[in-house]
Amino acid sequence: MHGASMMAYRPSAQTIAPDMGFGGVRRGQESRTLAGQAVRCRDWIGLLATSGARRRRVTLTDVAAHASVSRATASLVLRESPLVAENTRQRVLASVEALGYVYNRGAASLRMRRTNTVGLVISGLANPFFADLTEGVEEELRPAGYVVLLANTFDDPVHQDTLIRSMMEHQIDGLLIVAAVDSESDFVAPLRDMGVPHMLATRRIRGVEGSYVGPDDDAGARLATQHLLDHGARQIAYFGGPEHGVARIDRVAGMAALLEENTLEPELTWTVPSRVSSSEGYALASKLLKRHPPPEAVICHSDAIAFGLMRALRDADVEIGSACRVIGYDDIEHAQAWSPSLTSVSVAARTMGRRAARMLVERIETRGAAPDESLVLRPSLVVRESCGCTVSPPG
Amino acid sequence: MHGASMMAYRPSAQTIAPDMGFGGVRRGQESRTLAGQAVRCRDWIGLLATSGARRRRVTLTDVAAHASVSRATASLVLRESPLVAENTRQRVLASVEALGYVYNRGAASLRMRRTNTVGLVISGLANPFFADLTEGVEEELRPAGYVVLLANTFDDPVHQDTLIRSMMEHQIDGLLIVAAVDSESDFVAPLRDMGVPHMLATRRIRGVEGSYVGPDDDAGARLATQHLLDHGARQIAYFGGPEHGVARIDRVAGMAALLEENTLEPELTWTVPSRVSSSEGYALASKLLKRHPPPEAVICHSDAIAFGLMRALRDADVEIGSACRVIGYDDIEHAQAWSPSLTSVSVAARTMGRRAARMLVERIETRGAAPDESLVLRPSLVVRESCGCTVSPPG
DNA sequence: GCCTCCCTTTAGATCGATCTAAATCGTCTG
DNA sequence: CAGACGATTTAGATCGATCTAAAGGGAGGC
Repeated sequence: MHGASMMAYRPSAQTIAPDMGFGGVRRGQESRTLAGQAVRCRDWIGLLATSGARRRRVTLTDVAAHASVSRATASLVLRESPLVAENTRQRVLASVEALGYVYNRGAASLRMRRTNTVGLVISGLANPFFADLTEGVEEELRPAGYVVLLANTFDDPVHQDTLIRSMMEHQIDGLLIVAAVDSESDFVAPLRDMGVPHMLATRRIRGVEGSYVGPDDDAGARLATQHLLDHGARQIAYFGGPEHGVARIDRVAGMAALLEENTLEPELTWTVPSRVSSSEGYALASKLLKRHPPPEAVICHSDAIAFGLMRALRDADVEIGSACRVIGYDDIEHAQAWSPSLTSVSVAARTMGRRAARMLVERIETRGAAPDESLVLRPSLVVRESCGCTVSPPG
Repeated sequence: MHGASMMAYRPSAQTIAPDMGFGGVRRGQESRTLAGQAVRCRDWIGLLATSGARRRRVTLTDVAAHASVSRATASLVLRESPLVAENTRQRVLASVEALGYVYNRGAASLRMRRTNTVGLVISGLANPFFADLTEGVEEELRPAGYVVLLANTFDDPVHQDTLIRSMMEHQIDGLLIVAAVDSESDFVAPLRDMGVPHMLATRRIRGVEGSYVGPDDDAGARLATQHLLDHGARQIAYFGGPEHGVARIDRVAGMAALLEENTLEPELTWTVPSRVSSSEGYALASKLLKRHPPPEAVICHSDAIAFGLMRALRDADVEIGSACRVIGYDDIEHAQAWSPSLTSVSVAARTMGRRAARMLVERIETRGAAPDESLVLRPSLVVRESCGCTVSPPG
């Protein structure tokens, strides 16, 4: 196969050698008591009842013994089985409490072949849009009984492959991926091959099939474009965004299509690829402003970029909302506090996270019997001042 | 003990009953082949080699058999033990590749009594400061061989107790906590009792001992205050922040102390508690502006609040940077793109996350032998325009 | 040829839970 | 009173790895 699978089947980088090393001094389970006599760890429990250090963990066997029942019965009690007699149940619960027992999901997972763990591989948490999405995911998974294993790819496809592999080793029940922009088309192959339920969110990757939740970028761009047309703008540009990203491509296409329907052409000069930070937005915008007059209206790839652009416009004494109308994308929290407040296409990151999580859970619980599905969320336009509208201030 | 421990020792809410229910139809491991004959799952492997659905997982035993060695030897190969002969090693690796083996950390964890998993319990990811911190944590833990289990408390102490418990059941090796503002003073008790390495980051909680990494809030406030004094401001106010939060209290104290040393008094009118969003900052500020003239200078509890305040000042036609000087806190990314760009106290969230993670790893790997330590990071002041300075524009 | 010693390999116990299949016990039926 | 039955309980196998303690095998020494 391709590069990634070369080392694909060895335990991933975070290796697994025990920290004592091979052939090193054997630690053993012995220690010396005050009396100077070697005792086995098992004997500690009574001796060091309340001492801080690592005492033997209380297991279900201990609980069972304490309650004078079998381990099987104790297990049934914990899982609230209706099979056990009320009397017995109480006794076991009392022992659980008395011994300070903590359920060991790791052991249970091994037997049950499910970990109640879902992986989230995300391209960058620092982006508020993805942070919101992550909150949504967690919010939805938690009550369903899952815990989130988090990994940040920093938009690096190679790192992403490693992380996906690591997740698989951790036996996640399912994996939610906000893919790195330049992901290979078959980067989910290991998951598919192993039958691990997974789905993509936000970013569609060319060539990757399977379930997906994301925004309708075409519609979002049309929404913004139409609003600008309604304002009488003719020259409309798209500004910023990773060059080969599907999002940018779809949006530019949507914008261009709508303009064409109105016998207009997009301002291609301003369709500039870039990363997504506000500082890069600023740098790029000021460079462009030196060479060209600004277009009548600009749709920005993200709110962050819009912030950078607006700052550049202000520095160049271009009146925002009249001389140049600006619309952002994502509707992050600070959009409303800006001055002028930023009109933005909202795709409800949190909701998207929740939907994606819910779909994934469904796939997990039907054990892959569910057919692939794509959920496309229609964005909405949050109208504020930067497009030239007059609206009541934030709050 | 107290409330939380009442149900403390039962498996946490995300219960553990298998989804087939007790007494339900038994699923069994049987299925029918095309020939209509019942076969045991174990026989599938050859039959369904490439079919998508759940086929039996390849285990180390399979690898060992395929390479004609014992399971023990195969295990040694995976862990890169120098004990195995090169020849054997190659053979095993070939089998690993051939069978598509994936290491099962769950099983290994059970035996090794360590999961290579660290929990991160955080008060709210949507706050960019915490998102940055989280990135830092992940960035540091990953190369050290740990994976992050994430949980968001939304600043709810009760939820926080549940999440900590859940983390313990998942056998995390250590836990990093950005505590909810109103956490009980003994909320880490379960961790301490079980000997789970843990530490607090950012937020110090009254009454909680143990390791901690966080900013020097007193110093941060003094930094900002001194800068404003240097600008000639006399009336200086502190604006926003959760009322009982240690951070706000420390900063107000720092500010007040420095003012006192200069025989000045803080503008207590403006020491207003609030949440941390920009919209609440705006709402609060506009209310205040209707009743009082703004003070000469304001230190805001966060950049978000500063954004809200600045918007309110602008709406009231108060010149920012001269009539009212504004300083934010956290130095989030967008601070520089704002207009005027926001002077802010920087506490380097990402660095803090990294430091915290590193300290935690150290505690884990010394198995709790390390003494408690507190690391206090000195913030710095990033000077921009909102305080009245003239600086070169962003980028 | 026999015994050591080192290098390599391995059988079997173990981690802490769940699950199967069967045992136990009191009650009820014919 | 034997046998069936329903309600509980349990012994023992099992999940997939690691770890211990010991075995196997070849070289070298006497």
